[in-house]
Amino acid sequence: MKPSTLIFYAIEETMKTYRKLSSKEIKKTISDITVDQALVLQMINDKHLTQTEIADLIFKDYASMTRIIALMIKKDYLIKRTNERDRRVSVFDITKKGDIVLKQLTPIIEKNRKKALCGLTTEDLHNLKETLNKINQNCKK
Amino acid sequence: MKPSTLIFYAIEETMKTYRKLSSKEIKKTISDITVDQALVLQMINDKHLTQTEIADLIFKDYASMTRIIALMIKKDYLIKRTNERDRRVSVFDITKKGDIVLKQLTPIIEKNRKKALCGLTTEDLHNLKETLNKINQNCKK
DNA sequence: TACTATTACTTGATATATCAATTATCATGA
DNA sequence: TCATGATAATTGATATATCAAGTAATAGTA
Repeated sequence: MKPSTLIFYAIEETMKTYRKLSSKEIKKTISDITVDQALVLQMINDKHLTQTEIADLIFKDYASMTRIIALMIKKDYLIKRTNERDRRVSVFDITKKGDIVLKQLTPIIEKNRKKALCGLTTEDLHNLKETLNKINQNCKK
Repeated sequence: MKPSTLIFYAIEETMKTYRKLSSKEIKKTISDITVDQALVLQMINDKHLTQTEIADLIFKDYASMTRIIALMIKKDYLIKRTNERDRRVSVFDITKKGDIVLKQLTPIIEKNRKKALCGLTTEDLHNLKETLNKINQNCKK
């Protein structure tokens, strides 16, 4: 198969393998949270972002964001409030449960990232990011 | 935000942006096929792979593969047959419609990949693949 | 041959992705 | 202030992701 083909396979495979690692490690400690929900929880942490802002930060569709948030509220990780200055906008508070989980989550995610990037130099990572960004820009044109 | 964090964001963003490009370009010519279905169609092309083999090649879960294939049969892209030497195994034939679509598809996908990788050197791509593979291996340990 | 383990796939349940259409609210200019 | 256009979020429909449990067929072994 062509090298140009294999690049996209490699990106896809790496992403999926990393997500599996994440999910597996998170589940060892926290049973009822998904990788995406964990990501959202980290994003919201103290920052009072709106749904749209969170979605943009983690590259989620707004529709997906609505549903992820809905499940997180149902599971008592978040509380939704309306921003009174602009009633279209929702902002979120993290519940006690959310706070506890967040504290457990942070070192797990840190550990996963370390494991995933083990043996790579700063230069490797820099180049990786640069190349990915170029591809990303190309695709957006 | 930490560089190690940003790496995974970059991978995720790049993958999603590329999928959007793919999907948009494919839809211009073929209205009722998804990116994943197109990928499966290309894989099956002449090779008579089993579901499990296809799934492994494109990093899909077997359950997802069952459903993707089911939709492709419903849309008349594929015909499913049982391998008579081992009746657990399914193999697939591409229909006339599938063949036509496949011929249209190939140059589109080629063009997308070229666009996405425009301006990158062979070395860039080689390094990208190497680094991704290292991450992938790390995650699997 | 009968039993057991393995393999290939399927199904159910839940989560997320994506597009299109819709609702509620806000901003702006006539 | 009213009409119009934007923005933030939601909802519906369909596709895919993931895990667990289940089915059918096969392979391997006592």
